[in-house]
Amino acid sequence: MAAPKRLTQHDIAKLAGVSQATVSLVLNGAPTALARIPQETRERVQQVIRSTGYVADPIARRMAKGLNRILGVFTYEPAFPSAQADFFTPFLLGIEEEAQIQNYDLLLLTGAGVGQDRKIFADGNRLRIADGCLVLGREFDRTELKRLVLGDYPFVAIGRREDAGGPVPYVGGDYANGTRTLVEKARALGHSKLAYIGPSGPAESIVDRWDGFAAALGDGLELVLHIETVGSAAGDILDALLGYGATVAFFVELADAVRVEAAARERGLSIPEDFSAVVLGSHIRAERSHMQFTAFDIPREEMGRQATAMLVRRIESGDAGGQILLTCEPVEGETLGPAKRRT
Amino acid sequence: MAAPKRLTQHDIAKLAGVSQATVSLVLNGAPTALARIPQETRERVQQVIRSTGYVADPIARRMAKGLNRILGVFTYEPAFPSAQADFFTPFLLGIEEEAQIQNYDLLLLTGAGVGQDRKIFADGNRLRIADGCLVLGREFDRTELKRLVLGDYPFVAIGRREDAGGPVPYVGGDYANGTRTLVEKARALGHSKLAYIGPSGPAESIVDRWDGFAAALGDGLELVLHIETVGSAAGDILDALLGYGATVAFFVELADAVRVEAAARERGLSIPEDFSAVVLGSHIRAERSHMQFTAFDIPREEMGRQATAMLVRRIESGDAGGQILLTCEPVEGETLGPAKRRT
DNA sequence: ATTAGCTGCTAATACGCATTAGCAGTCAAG
DNA sequence: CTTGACTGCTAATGCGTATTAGCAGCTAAT
Repeated sequence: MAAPKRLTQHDIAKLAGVSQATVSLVLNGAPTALARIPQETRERVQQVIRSTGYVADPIARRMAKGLNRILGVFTYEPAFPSAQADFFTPFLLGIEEEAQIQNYDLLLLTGAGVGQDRKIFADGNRLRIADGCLVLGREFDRTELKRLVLGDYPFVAIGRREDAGGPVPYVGGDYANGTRTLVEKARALGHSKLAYIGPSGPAESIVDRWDGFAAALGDGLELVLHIETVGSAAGDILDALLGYGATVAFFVELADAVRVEAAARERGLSIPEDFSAVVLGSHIRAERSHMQFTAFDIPREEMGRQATAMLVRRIESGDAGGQILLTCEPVEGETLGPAKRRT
Repeated sequence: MAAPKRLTQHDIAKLAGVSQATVSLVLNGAPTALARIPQETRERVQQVIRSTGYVADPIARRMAKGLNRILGVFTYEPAFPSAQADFFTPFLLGIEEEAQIQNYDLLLLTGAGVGQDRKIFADGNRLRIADGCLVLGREFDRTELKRLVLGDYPFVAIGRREDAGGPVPYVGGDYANGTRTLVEKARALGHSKLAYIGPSGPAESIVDRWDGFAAALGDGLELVLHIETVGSAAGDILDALLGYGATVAFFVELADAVRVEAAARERGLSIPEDFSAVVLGSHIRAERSHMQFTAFDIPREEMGRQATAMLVRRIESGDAGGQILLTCEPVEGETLGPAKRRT
């Protein structure tokens, strides 16, 4: 059995004894054009439409209007494996929300390459299927970014990005100031010997944290320990912290903080009584860990929303796109206390 | 300045010094037609395409041919809000995987209706942008499902669905047998007084659990308590459990189980020594809760994969689509033990 | 009596692609 | 030297809608 052919405006027109153009005008003509179609004709057409249940084909509509209303979402790491899901989900929430408001659909370019080595320009360049695209990931390929910037395909990055052959349109979190604020808090609580546990590059997000941290040093604040390597044994970190007399430790990675806290507790030390701990960023599902670390909030959903809005502006108005850093508010937590007076 | 115009086959044709038709043929002409375009010309066109990053407009493609290798994913609840994310993410992972294998892109249908009231047919069914679509959500709108079934648009539901004007093509989990198996396990461990904490409808997934449970009753097994309301106070549930002498409680919701377990511990009771607990379904991130509940596994990724494969068959071969229930294997866990001998 | 302006439409075209019919040229067989 | 087959393309058309230009018929003003 062949599918019953879809009704077209042509069919409606014939039934109503008018032309296809008239049907289209009745459906969605400008007021000025509508004024020239008498009530009687309009009703006749409407009647036919109602009785046949005709609905305009959205594809043809978009075709005629020249709009696809599709936004691409490209992620450098694969988006859905559960480990990554935690990272991408909040962004996607914001993106989805705003896309819905703006009446766009989302094309997930999650499968563009297999495994780790995802390239925007790799395969048949699927992303141009969409009107524009959002790019997210912890680390970007600089060469690709440059091509994007120099090209005329509208895109917006989520997370701050260094210039790459020109300014990169992005919406990011202001990690530098978020970090600085936390350092100031520590200062106000009497801390003077700080430790920094985590790398200082090369990703922008990491650089910003370090920059904010370094900028707040001096004036009574001293960095007594900096462990750049990731995944050091918790015991070693703890030994170093105590050895160098740090009263507060700033962690780039929540996981490190969690492990160090556990190690400390095992040795009968407690946070923040014996030393304070601060995490530079908010972790998803904070509620699940049994200790609420002092940190700063990363407004991921808002980043997604604003990036989407910016992209739509670029697509619809040819806007150049800007660079937005959203404030990362401090999260009180329970791991930053007054500096312990050391003997 | 207006948005940068999209490249068209016409542009490519001019650059390569051929006609638009030739470009189209090079891209996806039938072998017989391709045979008549010499290697040299083909390569010249391909080169231009590669250097410009041209990709066919999916809308125009669908307009001309009726297919564009895009699968729509329609979710009743928004897909990414964190509460839902846990629910949808594993399905999406499977869908993504299979879509990639089959060389389809995924279009997330968002803008269809605002807020809770998501309707597939809301705005002149934009879902026709894709060649077919997967429908997921805890509860479906029956009227819409009927329209889908009666219509000629290919779709597949994830999760079992009752007939709606005809059989609904779906890939679901066999919750009934998953539940029954767990009840049998309890029986084997000497339990005879069971409690069921959770509703028995109206969603199919809920009905199936209850049906599987009810079917296993009798023959020495007695339902001594059934709490249908959701979100009761943990203390109340616990009181009821003990009051009615239940030795094992079957929970539809993991959250209830977690809360009851906590309440029990507070009163000095422990699971499974004092009573057993079984959760009817697998929770994502089981590793994060400090207790591993006995439950059955829901093969979400596999459901996503198979539903996608079925959808592609429907699209490409006009297949009617079937009804598949995947086995839900029991998860051992540590909360189901021998029945306590009661005084 | 010409013009201007209005009314009630319709014809024509564009949107970007896929696809079919067929044209102009070459080459070989008859 | 004609016919036929084959090669390497292109022109033309259709998909269903939105939109613009404009036609025919009428009225009213000059």
